[in-house]
Amino acid sequence: MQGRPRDPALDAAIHQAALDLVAERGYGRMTMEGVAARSGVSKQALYRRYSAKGDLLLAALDSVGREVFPVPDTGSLREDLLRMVTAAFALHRDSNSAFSQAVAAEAAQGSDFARKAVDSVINPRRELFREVITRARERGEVTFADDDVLIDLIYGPMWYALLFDFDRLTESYAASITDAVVAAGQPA
Amino acid sequence: MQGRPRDPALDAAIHQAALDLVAERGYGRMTMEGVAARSGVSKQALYRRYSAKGDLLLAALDSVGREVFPVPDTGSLREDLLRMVTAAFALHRDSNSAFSQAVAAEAAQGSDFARKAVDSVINPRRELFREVITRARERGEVTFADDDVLIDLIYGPMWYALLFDFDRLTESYAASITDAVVAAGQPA
Amino acid sequence: MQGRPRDPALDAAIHQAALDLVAERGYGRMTMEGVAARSGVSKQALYRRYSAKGDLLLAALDSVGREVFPVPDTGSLREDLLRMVTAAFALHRDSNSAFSQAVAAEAAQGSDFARKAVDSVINPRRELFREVITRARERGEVTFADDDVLIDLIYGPMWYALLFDFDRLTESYAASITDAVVAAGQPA
Amino acid sequence: MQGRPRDPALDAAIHQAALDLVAERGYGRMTMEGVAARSGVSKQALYRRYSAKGDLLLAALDSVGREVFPVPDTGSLREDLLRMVTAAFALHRDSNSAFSQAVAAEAAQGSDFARKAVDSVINPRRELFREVITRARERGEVTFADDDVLIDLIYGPMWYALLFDFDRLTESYAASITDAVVAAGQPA
DNA sequence: TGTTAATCGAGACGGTACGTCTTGTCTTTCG
DNA sequence: CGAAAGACAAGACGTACCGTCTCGATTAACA
Repeated sequence: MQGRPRDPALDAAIHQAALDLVAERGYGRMTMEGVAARSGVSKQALYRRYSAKGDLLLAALDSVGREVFPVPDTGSLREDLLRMVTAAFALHRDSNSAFSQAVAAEAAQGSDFARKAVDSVINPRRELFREVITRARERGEVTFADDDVLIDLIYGPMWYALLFDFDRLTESYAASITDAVVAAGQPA
Repeated sequence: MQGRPRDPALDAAIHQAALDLVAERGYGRMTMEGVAARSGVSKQALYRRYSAKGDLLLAALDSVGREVFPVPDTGSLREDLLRMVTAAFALHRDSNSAFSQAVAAEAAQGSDFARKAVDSVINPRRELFREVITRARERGEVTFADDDVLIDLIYGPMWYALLFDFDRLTESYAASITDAVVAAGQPA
Repeated sequence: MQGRPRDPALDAAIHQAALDLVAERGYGRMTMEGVAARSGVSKQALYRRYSAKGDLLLAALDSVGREVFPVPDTGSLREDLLRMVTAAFALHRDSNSAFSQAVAAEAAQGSDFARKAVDSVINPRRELFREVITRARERGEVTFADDDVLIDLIYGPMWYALLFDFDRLTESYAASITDAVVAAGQPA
Repeated sequence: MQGRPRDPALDAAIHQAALDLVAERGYGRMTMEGVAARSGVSKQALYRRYSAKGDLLLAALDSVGREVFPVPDTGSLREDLLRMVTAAFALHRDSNSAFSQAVAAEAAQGSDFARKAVDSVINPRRELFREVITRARERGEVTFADDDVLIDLIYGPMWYALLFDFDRLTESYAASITDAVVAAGQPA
């Protein structure tokens, strides 16, 4: 038998409260208690859904959907990458920095959050770059063996900057990284 | 100054307790209370020295000293880098992963810890790579404009992996990153 | 009345579960939640029958029936009382102490449970003593005006002991109380 | 070594809050949370002192002191008892009924509260009656063997009434009980 | 040689959040 | 409609840390 189904309106309220609190006060100050209070949901209803703060974070991030920037196809790897890297850096630097820091903070705690985050947040965005690289490889612009390493050359420095030097994610830095990746894609 | 001087033995005890707790239980479970209890030091004496958990972490890491791997000078950028990257990855993958995650966790909290960590932990290690790159540039092996970007291509992916995929830091991954950096250093 | 009739089997299951829980864990730990779980009945079905914990307790006690000890008629007040008091004390001291404490606990909460309990549990047992006293009064063994006061002299100390000193309800204590009541029945 | 001593002002605040809440809302609604909030004391400070609700109750009752009615010595057992029983019944019927019910409620829970309550609340009051009975015994007014049983004949019915029929504790009931005890004290 | 001032341990203190539990109500599906 | 299942708001439970604050007892350096 089934019982009363969970109220989907509560999910929305919970996610919104969580996102608001992260944005306003930072992930460290987003407490389960605070989310419950803000969303007007009982703690029980909250814990029934998310036993850990990280689960709530991922679900909340999922609920807003991935605002995927369109994958460009200009015929030039450098141009394609430049647009995407610039967009990615801008995205994390501006509106979503609090969320990125939240993901980093939770991932660094060492639980299995990292694995979940990879599946739902990290990897999907990597795929966009893989598309671009695959097309460039077909055009002969990329001979470097491993796509994933090239993508790491982009996202690695980005998360590194999110951890240690927030302000580094400028447009010119995006251009530098792009240049480096393009060069790395075609070893001598 | 007047009054009883601080007991230096307490510093050692505090640092040791902090490091032990991070290693055993993770940074998230290293509490000020726990450090005080473990080291047999009063909370007052602890807070007199470190007003924040992050300060304690940095001081404790400093106290063990930087076990700097020797900077190689083989005459080949690829060889020099390969050794250093492999050593760096191994270091963070093995013994010190808990400490690296601790630094990442605290840095992601968004306070000014990140700046302090950069000064005391992050930058000093970058300088080692800068030496190698500088020598390679003199030999004509590097024409890429910005040394820091090249170093970011190494440490970025490393911290990225420490956050999201711990096991990626293999020797073969070190080789791939080295290849990519060498190629990026000499754009066509 | 319309609709599906209540399943009488549920009442039995509920009562049994309630009694079991009181006996095993004490009345304070007999929760509505626990009774529902133990009896396999939904909380709704439980609350539909008993709006309060006390109602459930009384119903459960009623369901097991009153194991009324036979009222003796030996021709001697002292002998009649001695048997009844001894039996009553033994009953509450041994098997049913948990239930007596449950009744006391609920009565002390100050709701109108006390009144209900008097009707269904307390007074019926008093009537047995009234019979004996009435017969003794006809024989001239009792001249004290108020039967109820004499009965209070028996049940008062018994409940007093159930509250504060459980072990006092021995056979010799029953004899002492009996002596006192007999004496009180015939003021000089 | 000793550490910071407990603040005695907090004890007073806690006791007062506890007594207020019992009087206002009943013992069942006197929660540890409520006492902490009302007294402005942290839950920690509260639990440091009293691990159980019953301990708090006894301490609070102790703190107000035993408002001992003066033990009369009129030369007549009946007169002495009448005054004391009347006073005792009035006391529990009027101002302190909520506290008496609280003691009964906790005692009925079956923990070792009962034993503690006997020591601090129940027995001290019995001693007053023992004095009177002892003097009467010296005057030859009491020949019944056991003082404690006579005292049970008073306090038993009183607590019995507090549990089940609050309004019974009238002056005329006090007189009836007194008569019965006097008679029981001098068996034919 | 005291005095003075900062240290030390121990631990109390007001807060805040934790995660669990129970209460009594309500919604769903099934029979 | 009754019943099982279980979601729900409310709110108390007892615990854990936070960072601050007394205590009384040690130390030095200064007077």
